[in-house]
Amino acid sequence: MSTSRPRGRPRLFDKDDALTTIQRIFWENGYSATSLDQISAETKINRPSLYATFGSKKDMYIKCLEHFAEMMGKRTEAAILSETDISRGLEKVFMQAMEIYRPKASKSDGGPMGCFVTCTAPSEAGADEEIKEVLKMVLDKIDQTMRETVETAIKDQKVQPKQTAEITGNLLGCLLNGLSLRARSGTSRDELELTAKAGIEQILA
Amino acid sequence: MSTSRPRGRPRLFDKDDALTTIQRIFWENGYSATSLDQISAETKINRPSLYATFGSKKDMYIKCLEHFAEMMGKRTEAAILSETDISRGLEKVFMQAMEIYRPKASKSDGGPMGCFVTCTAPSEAGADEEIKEVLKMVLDKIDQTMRETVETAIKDQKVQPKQTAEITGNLLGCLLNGLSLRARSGTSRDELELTAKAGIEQILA
DNA sequence: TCATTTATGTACTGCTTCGCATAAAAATAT
DNA sequence: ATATTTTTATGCGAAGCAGTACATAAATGA
Repeated sequence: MSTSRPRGRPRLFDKDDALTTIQRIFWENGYSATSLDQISAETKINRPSLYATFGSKKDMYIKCLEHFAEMMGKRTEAAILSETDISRGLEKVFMQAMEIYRPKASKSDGGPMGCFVTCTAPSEAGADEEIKEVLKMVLDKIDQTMRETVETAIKDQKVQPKQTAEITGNLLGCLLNGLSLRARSGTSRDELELTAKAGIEQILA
Repeated sequence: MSTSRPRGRPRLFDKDDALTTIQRIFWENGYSATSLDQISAETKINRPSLYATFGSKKDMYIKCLEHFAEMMGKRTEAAILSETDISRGLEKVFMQAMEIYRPKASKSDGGPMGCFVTCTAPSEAGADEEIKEVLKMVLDKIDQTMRETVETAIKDQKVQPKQTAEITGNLLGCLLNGLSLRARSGTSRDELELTAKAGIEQILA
């Protein structure tokens, strides 16, 4: 046998599929307003199985936050590497973020809008130190990625921003976060994209 | 008699004081994670009295959102009017926002951090249309105030931004929102102020 | 003084919450 | 076949939740 299956009864569900569904529910409703009964019903997984697989409700939520951040990070990296011009690269990063924050088909399917992390974690971060730390890690990661992108562009003499690379990165991060909140509130995709493009241009100048 | 008191038994509590306390509790814990028992205990007002005065839990929360937005709006207007130079005016707006989002005494008293609206409302806005609309109104109001400030400065020939006044206003709004999330996550006051000042300068240039 | 009006306090209802205990089911190892 | 391991299913239980009914208290009007 090439693949040795584990010892006991096999799971009836796919772990990653389940986590994606759980993430979507938290994304729509927020952490506190989501019940395990709801998750159990939508995933069709009994609560004891959920616990055995993902741990407590908070464990689940934090796993979803990290899962989302990792996905966004990979996409961002890929988008930046795919373009040689920094402005184009950043535009691609922001455009694909807007597609996630406010998908064009969002009118019909009514899926979640805005950034999963920045729209749901802050609410809990005021009273929960652990979630607050995850939130800080994610925000810092965004800023750092932006900063590194700017640094590379400076070295390659593609841009000469007035501010330091660190501050320029922070400003790009703030722009992305601001747009994510606006997406959640229902601002149109067109307006988000317009603001994103103008912001990138303005911050890099 | 100059002041004719109302007919029945007078209230034992001050309505505005109570609303401020309720706001603080929602601010710290978010909407869904706050219970009416908690509000009742901290305000020392019985639940029936809370209902009679403020309505349901959601009514209370929306009243708090509007109360907070009104307070911030007045402060912002006052700060802008107090300075003739737009950069100084905006700096004052951002500095006093940072004092609210991340008070310097926050290490000891552990009060709420970040913007009450942008840190708690988005979590609920995904599933609650009414809260989503209030959130949109507040975000639009911020952008509009910024835009008007920029427009006045353009007319007075104080600045000549590359972008339109509307987009410049949106960018300033995004910057403020981004900073509010960072404040919630625990970013230091110094770093917030540094980013704010650099951002204003960069966006107005 | 006595009716009227408003606020308060107690206690309740009906429902939901998270987490777990226990037993049955489905796989592998020997 | 039998023991072992893991997942699944049922359902419990103690606590918490939002909202309200009802009696009491404290004020005014007449």
